[in-house]
Amino acid sequence: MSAERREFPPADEQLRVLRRGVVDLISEDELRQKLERSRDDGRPLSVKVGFDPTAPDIHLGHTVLMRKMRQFQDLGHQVVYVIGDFTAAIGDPSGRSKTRPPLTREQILANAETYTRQAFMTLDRERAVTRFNSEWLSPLGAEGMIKLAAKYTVARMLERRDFRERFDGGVPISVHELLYPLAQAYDSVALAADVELGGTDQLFNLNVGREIMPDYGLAPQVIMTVPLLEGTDGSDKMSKSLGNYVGVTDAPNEIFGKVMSISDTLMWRWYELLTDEGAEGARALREVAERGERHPRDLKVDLARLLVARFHGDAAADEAVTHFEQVFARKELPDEIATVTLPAADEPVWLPALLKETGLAASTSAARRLIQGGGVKLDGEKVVSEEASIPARGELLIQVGKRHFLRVRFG
RNA sequence: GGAGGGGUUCCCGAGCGGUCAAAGGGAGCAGACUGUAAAUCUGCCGGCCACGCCUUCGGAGGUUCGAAUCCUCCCCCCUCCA
Repeated sequence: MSAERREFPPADEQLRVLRRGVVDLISEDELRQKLERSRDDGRPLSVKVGFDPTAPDIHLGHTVLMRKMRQFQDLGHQVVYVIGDFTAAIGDPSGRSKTRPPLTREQILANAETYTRQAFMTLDRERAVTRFNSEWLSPLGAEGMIKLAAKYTVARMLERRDFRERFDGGVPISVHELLYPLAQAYDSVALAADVELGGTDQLFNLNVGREIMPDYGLAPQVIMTVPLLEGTDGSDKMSKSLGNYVGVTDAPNEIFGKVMSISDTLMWRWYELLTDEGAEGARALREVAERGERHPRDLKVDLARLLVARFHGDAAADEAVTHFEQVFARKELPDEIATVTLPAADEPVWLPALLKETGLAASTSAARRLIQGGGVKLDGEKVVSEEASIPARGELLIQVGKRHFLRVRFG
């Protein structure tokens, strides 16, 4: 953070950009004032955002928020990226119906490392500071924690829906979980944050920070929330544990394929939240499709291509398009098929055992079922008998389902 | 501290001495249909070269020809009272 003066666009101009796609903004007036003051002083706003390093991979859902952070950066402001190493030991109860298992120190640090690296695929490294919240939360000690806890009441804590529902539903809530929002709130105090961003599920936590800051002699932070992105299944929010996510480090074909498999309804939503189209642009595209001017599939290809290009570049995106057309639209074989070499033998190999060995099926039982269901092809021929055996020599192309190809060479 | 309810396969949830590898739903996988869409429909959904055997119903013992189901102890959760 340098002391040099910076130039900022007029507050209203900044506001116009920042407000876009935001669900909660508390409050717009306060934000305008902060923007004006920062412009007068030539000092960037400190925009805080916290990440719980529990699941190490960043997915498209996170990028909705990161793109908003990026906008602040592009306007000249400073993002403070808080790695919740301390709070990870508590486990954020947000949106949870169960207590989270705590992580070990090593896991947390390893996750934080991966997280940060992936975050900077979207964020501007130059205008970001990474901090670990154990820096100020650990020294707080039991005494400080108790003082902090004294600033809030149980009744207020239970206003929060996650807690309320668990409480009413007879699902356990551990006392330490009540400390999570307070710890996160204290991050804002320690950093004297001007603004804190989060997903809509963070509204409660963000508000706690806002509320306790004046107790510590600070101006309350402005809070902004962005929508939660629905995962590939189209219903739940995107999350790694639900397996409905598209990771930013997923392979190009992987990203492309996952995007193509989402429903049309979801596609408009993704256009809105993940691209520069915004709500109006997404609506316009939908109308174009509804009028039959463009096939929804093509619009989905555009979206998939754009997202692959964002994380892997244009060349990779073009290849992904080609690959997709080839394998799925024309049902041809992909260019690249993994090959495994197994020792040749005189005895034929029992197919289910081979599928298990090559990882194409989890067990021989599962392999049998796949064969029974008609999902296994050898050199393009559907296998009819689960007792099928094949000579353990030469080369063989195995296909399981629509997507799994493997060349097996015996030699 | 007292009284009561409960822990079942990935998740929810039935079962309450044999007919239980355990209903139903969800998720997942495969097939059909398609735009690899989505929705829908069908099948599968513990393991094992397998019409039989093995391992599962919080944990450890026990009763019984036979237990997820009964008994004992332990662990964990919830509700009400204090």
